[in-house]
Amino acid sequence: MSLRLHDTAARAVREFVPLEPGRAGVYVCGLTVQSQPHVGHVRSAVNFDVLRRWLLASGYQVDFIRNITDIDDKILLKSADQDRPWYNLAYEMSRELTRAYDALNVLPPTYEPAATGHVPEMLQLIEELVRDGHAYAAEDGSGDVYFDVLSWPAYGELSGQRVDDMEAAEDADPRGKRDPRDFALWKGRKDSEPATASWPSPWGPGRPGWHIECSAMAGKYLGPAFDIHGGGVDLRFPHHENEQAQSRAAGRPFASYWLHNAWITTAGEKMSKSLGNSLVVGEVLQRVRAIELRFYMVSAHYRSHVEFSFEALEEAAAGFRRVEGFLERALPVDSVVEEGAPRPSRNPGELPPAFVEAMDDDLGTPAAVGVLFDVVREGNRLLAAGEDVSALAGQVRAMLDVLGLDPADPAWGAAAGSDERLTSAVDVLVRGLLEQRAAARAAKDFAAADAIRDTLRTAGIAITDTPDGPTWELEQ
RNA sequence: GGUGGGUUGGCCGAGAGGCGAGGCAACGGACUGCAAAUCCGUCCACACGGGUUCGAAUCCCGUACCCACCUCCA
Repeated sequence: MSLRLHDTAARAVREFVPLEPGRAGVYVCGLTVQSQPHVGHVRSAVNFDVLRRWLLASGYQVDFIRNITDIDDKILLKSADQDRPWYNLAYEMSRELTRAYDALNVLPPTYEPAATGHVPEMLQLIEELVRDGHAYAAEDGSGDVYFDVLSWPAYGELSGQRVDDMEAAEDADPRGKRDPRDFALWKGRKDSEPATASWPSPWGPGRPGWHIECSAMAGKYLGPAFDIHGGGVDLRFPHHENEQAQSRAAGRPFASYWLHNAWITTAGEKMSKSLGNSLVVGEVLQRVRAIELRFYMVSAHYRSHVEFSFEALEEAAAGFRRVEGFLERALPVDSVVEEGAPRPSRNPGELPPAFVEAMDDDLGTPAAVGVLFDVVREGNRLLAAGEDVSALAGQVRAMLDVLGLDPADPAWGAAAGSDERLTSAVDVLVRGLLEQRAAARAAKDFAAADAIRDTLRTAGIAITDTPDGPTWELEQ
């Protein structure tokens, strides 16, 4: 069976049939870089990173575009509050976001276009829409340009709503809208806004509306028709509905499949700066390792709501350490690190069929993780029986690689802050102590032996006795 | 008002008519000087009330509660 994905537009799981065999074009809505990324933001990135890795493992060549929204109302408001240029805030937050992605081993996209770099493409699209009667310049002289929702009968099809049932927006002042449901393609510059936040256009200086950027950038980098468009559930409406409407109204078929990830909530509420309950990635990573946070996210299905708690996170981390422990025992460190040595297999052909089936079924990572644990248990059993487990270890690594969770991936090294020289220095010291302990044990002086072990534990170093002698590792 | 999703064991979290996911925690056993790790075993849950069926966590009807979206949002 091949890959099946849940398509929001169809409200059903559909077989994935790419427009072009062997290639997959994916566009994912990134973030508005207005504040520090929280775990909910990163969940979305991790979910779509798993999609990408699975497409790659399935043999597709993947064009993966994830945008950055670096100009919008909030960025302007916040930067004004902080009394600094909007682009300074946007750029700083953009770099923080990249750090968070890197920490969680989210592969860099093929390209990460920023809205401000694509104003000409947006203007062109807007002009086409105006020309074809799907958009109009506001008659109040504001310089705004709106999409005419009523001119597009299919409006509402993505989110399954009928225009007549929609509540009209109450917040934004209607300005020059013909219908309250019309949305802005272009926002004329207001006197209160910095001159740097405006670009020339046929309707006067202004800046892009929120939705137009994705249509323009997806079109530029993936073409008028592409395979998969992803983002958080909240984007389904209005953002994605509007993207689709404005693209199709301009004659572009746009996305074939729409994927939406669910929320991570905390204390029953979605994370939001305004609620003061957002869990900033950097803070969470002071409590657990990044690989553990990623495992926690991957353990839940991307369409399931996750109620975040540190308790659940730490339980997941404990489970993940079982997997790591197996690999450490199955693959002696030397064989992994040794230069030029072939890495233990990460060949997709080695993936257990049950794992493949789980992933093909709308990225069923929970079931896939179940398979992972099955193989680990079997591997541990064989290990206890003194049998060869290299094949199982290879399977485990191949599965972890697909999930972006291979502990041996160098991507984790930098984030973990490990330092080889430091490790080797500690190793010398610990070995000295372990020799003393071995001598004490040989003399049956267990009090002395345990004292050494306790001292090491106090220093955060755990000792494990094995048939081949004791080993140590930093406690996590 | 409209649209969509949810309620599973002590906890997390899958599944979508029969073959009891999995993890964490707990308990018993093996191994160990003692631990740790690991292995073996125990722990048979699906909001509530009806119904369909030989058989329902899964389908249908109803009820309760929770959440998201309806033009700021991952």
